[in-house]
Amino acid sequence: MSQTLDISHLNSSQRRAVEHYCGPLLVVAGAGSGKTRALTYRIANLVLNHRVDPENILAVTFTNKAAREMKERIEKLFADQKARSDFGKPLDALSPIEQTRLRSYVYKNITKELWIGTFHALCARILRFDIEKYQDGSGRKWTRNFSIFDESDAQSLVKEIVTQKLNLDDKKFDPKSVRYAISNAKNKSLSPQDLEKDQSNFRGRVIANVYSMYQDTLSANNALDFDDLILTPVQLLKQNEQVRAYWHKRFRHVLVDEYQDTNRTQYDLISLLVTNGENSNTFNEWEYRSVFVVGDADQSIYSFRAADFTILMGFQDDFGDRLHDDDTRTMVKLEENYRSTRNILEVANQLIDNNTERIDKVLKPTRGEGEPIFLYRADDETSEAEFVTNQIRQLEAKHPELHHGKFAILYRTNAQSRAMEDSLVKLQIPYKVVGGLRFYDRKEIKDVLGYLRAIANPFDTISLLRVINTPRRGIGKTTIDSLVKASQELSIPLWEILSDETSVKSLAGRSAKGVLQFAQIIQKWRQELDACSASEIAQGVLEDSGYVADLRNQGTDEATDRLENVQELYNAVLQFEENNDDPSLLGFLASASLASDLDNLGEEDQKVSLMTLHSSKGLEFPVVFLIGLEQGLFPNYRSMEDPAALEEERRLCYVGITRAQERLFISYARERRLYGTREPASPSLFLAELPRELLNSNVAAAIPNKWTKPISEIRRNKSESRNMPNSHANDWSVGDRLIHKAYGEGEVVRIFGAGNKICLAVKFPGLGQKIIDPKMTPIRRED
DNA sequence: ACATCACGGATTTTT
DNA sequence: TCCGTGATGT
Repeated sequence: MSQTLDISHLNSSQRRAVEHYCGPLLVVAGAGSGKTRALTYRIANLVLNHRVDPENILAVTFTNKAAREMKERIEKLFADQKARSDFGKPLDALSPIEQTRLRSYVYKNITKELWIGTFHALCARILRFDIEKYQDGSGRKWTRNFSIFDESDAQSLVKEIVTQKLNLDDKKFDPKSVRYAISNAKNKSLSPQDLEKDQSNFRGRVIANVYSMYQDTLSANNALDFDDLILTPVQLLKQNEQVRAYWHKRFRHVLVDEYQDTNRTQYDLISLLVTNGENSNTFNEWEYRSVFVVGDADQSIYSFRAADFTILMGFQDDFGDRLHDDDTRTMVKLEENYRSTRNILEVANQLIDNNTERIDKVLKPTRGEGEPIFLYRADDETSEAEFVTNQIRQLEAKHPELHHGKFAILYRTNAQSRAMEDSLVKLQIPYKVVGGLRFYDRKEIKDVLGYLRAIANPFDTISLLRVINTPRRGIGKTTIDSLVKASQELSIPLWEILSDETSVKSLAGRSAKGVLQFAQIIQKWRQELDACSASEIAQGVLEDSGYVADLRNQGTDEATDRLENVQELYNAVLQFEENNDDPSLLGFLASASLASDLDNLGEEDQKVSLMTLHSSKGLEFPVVFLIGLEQGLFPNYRSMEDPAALEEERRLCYVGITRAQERLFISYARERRLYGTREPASPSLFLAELPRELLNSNVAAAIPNKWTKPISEIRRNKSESRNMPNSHANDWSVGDRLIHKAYGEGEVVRIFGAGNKICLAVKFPGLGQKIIDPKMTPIRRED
């Protein structure tokens, strides 16, 4: 294959990123700046020009979609490269047969060896190698056929512990918030013991206790939750030198996409792999080794899922040369934007400049000025929806190339889709709501996966119970209770009771026949695990269990729907087998548990897309409608008090604006129906932060000059303190102690920004870390 | 085992 | 307003 990769069409920053070979590099990649291109070209460059063995490369993403795209683009890049060197012409110029041949050659020799995937999928893969070498601090263990419990499994486990085992009031210890606390702990790499140490009050200790029992149950089920998929490898790498050395040696080049979205545990994982556990900021062994992270602090919108963009901000400190932006060799900024018109970028730049916590960066236009942004003030959500749908009608009439698939309607909360949908239906405009109910969350899909999981993992009691009476086998609640009780009293897995004829007969009474029959089916297919492929097992179980027959018998529309979904799942199994070398049931289950949606097609159907701003990240549309810019809705009322949260809302708005390629419409309503009652609404403070000269509007007074009191006060305070070099306002250092009105006493652990624009990361005991703008928050220094 | 009703709660959600 | 949950009745 040719030695050189053509990168002449890349800009100089992109080239710097692509040509980076060893050592650390932070790529600050603005929206639409070609970061996926930088990532894929760099991987190609490593292999082609630096002769890096593909199996030494690890590339981590956050979504399956991103991983899939990266794989495809790399494969295409390599195939094109080979086409040029073998035939002297680009891939596209070859016959379809030649193209396929080249692609499969590239797949077999290069792409297959690359580890590209989500944190979760890659960790699951590592765990299937090494989890049996792991034991947690309390001696809990797992085996390689572990189940992966999804969020609802996790929540019902917590609920059972809180209400059944601990007999607590689930009003006081709401399973949802307890589960959230556990998840948070895991995302900070805290074990139950670690969590308990931090707790001073009763509630905290109870939660730590639930966490501990929750881990017991997971282990008893030989199951992990999503967070464990990351945390377990981290702990394993920490405790086992050989395992650590193996993976460290293996992954010489580590790449991370969307680095601003990593949480502490994911960071620990990357750090352990890269440095082999040596202190990251003194790590110096960069020969034949690199860490390459790409991200944008301005697009960090997942802090509620424990993503921590201060990790990105700290990259220079952790791995880099810590030099100033102008001199550093370990950071490069991609600022040229190829997506949006100049007006759109200007609006985005000005908005985000109101944030204090960020890495300085502007999106530089490469395209023309474009149309002005249109701001629409509507009377209520209905008229807002009418405006949007009318616009769509008008635009499609005027511009034949704008089919429905080129429009997106973005909103802060899912509830906002209703009014839009009503209006779209009325005008008969085809649309799709992106996000809704996920394929793998459907009951029938969970049932089928329940069967498969129960077969793969004998300890998975949750799955056994899910399907033991689905379809009905006359096994009632009392029977199940006594079986479960017996297993608990004997401290043996439920499966051992089910598979023991004598026990079943004595416990189950009239239901014994059904239980035995069920156990037989599971047993039968478990024996075939090694002999049969995933699809053979799936088909066999669906028949033997009577699940499909039951759906057929029902004959209702709903049952037909479900049947179709089951068929689709079966297709997914077949497809999995085609695409994977190891078509085992275990492999399929792992991929299914980690997949969010099947409909990855959908590009071709020409429908208006409706989605939340969160779901829109990473996408782009020629025409974007950003709706509901009202105080309390966007920014959301829950974020208005806390400056760090408010900044995240602003980033969310920034994400929305930067989705637009050609046209951007922003709207708000003066009155909105919320939970049944009509409420007056005022325009979002973000609107006042946009450059007026770039906005057109239906009403001259669409943007008010003055803000309602609390906001005008915040803004005044902010500008005042900017001009006032007051006493110690900016004079903070790490280790300083302070008192916050609401959070109490805390300690400064990190400082962001410089000059007048600084923010403090403050650790409050029991509350964790908060980001505080000293100019906007009432705090008192404690000397 | 299933239907029915009252009640409370309602950002965002990559895996 | 609307949805999921849990208690109640048949």
